[in-house]
Amino acid sequence: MDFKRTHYIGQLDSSMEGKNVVVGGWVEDIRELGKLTFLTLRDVTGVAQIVLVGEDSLKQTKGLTRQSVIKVTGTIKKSKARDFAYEIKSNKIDILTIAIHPLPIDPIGRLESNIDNRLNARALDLRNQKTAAIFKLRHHVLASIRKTLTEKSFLEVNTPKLIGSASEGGANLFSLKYFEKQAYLAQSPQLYKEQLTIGLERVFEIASYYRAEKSHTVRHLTEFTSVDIEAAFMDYSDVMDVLESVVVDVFEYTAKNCPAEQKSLDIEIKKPFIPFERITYKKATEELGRDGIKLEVGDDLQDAHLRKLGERHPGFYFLTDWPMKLKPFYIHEKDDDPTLSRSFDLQYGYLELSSGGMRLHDPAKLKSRLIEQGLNPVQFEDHLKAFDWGMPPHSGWGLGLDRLMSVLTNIDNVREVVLYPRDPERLFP
RNA sequence: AGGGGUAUAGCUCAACGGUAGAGCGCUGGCUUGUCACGCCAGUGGUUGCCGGUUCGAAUCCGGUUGCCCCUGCCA
Repeated sequence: MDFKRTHYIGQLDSSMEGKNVVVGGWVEDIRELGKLTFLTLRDVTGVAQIVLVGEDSLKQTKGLTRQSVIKVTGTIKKSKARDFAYEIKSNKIDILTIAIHPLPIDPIGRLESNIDNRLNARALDLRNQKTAAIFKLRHHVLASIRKTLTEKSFLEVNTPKLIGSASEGGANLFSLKYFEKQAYLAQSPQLYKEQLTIGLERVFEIASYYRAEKSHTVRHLTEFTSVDIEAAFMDYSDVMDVLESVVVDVFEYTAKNCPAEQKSLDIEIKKPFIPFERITYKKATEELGRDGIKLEVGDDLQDAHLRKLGERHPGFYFLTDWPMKLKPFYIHEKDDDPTLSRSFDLQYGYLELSSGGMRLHDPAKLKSRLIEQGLNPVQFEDHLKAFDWGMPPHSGWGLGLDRLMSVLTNIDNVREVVLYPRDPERLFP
């Protein structure tokens, strides 16, 4: 079976009139006009019109269904079509695979199926150009992040997702059988990336993490992708600068490199205004106080509070200097007020995109913080060991990639920007 | 875990107590410039499931399941 193509559709244009080509892809539409048939054929690069004239040619589309895979051999011609500058006149159509009818969703997107039906047929959903655009954009976002961090001397690393101890903190981990032992799925690379600053100074990792929380919201998944960095000799304000660069670069890079995707999604990506506003937790609670929301120092900001803040600060902004009691054991306190921490969240309106800060590097302090938070230092022995081997002062953050995608594409539900999302109900496909 | 909404043809939806419909798709016919082709004819249903009220239930009520949204949970 020969299925070699000479060209991607995107490589063809009207200046190639008279050229013989072989293209292949998926039948998007079939329009039969008696002795003339038009097909629209799509591959990953674009869509072309195929014209069949004459009885021998027309016979070849007998039984052909939409979304079937075909190989087309033909000649480039100028086209009278409104939507195509050229067309491929063919008398040889090879049907490589017939698609069933009916399909579970309309793959062209003329009728938008609900998210559940689309996720059940996700691979087919990618034939919808709007959906495809999201994941093409996602590729470019990842490329941009890697470029920015690499330029800033961060090394990409891979840490284990299968871990032996659930001792990282209080959140719910998925547990699984690991031969005769108990294992867990990592919910963050936090401890590993801190340890790596000893040898590599600046590291980043882009990976999936797992949280066993039965959250039913448009911004939570049980499996999500996080971009994490950790850097020796950086303070929390330094890594905020890094985060700001990463985010701004993503917007600039995709604004420039993804015009077609923006058109498909009907969005215009614009570089956000910099620098991002940095608002302290204290100032945020005062602002909320003026809106009639009374908060004690140490109260966490609930969704309703963040929504209120988001109204006042609709774009990107940092919330900094959180009370120590709201932060995990490894967060470093402030010099001038040990009840506050060198920490921050990156917000987009009400939505938390990232959380980070300076970490403790003094083993004695770290140990006492563990105890303070009711954790058992014995369970952190492997981690604590590294702090005796010359732990540099260091800071870092974790950025929710799926949430960033949701902001970039202006799509509320993270399920839309994740290929095969996992939530408490959905484990398939 | 709590609250709100929703479930009707393959898909998207209407009908809201009185014979279950439309558009798209699909099948057949006609059609040489379509591009959401057009015209004619056809195809398509246990109205999610179980029970109740009623002369009569897609419609009202109770339960159940799936889904959507909000809250909670969420170093």
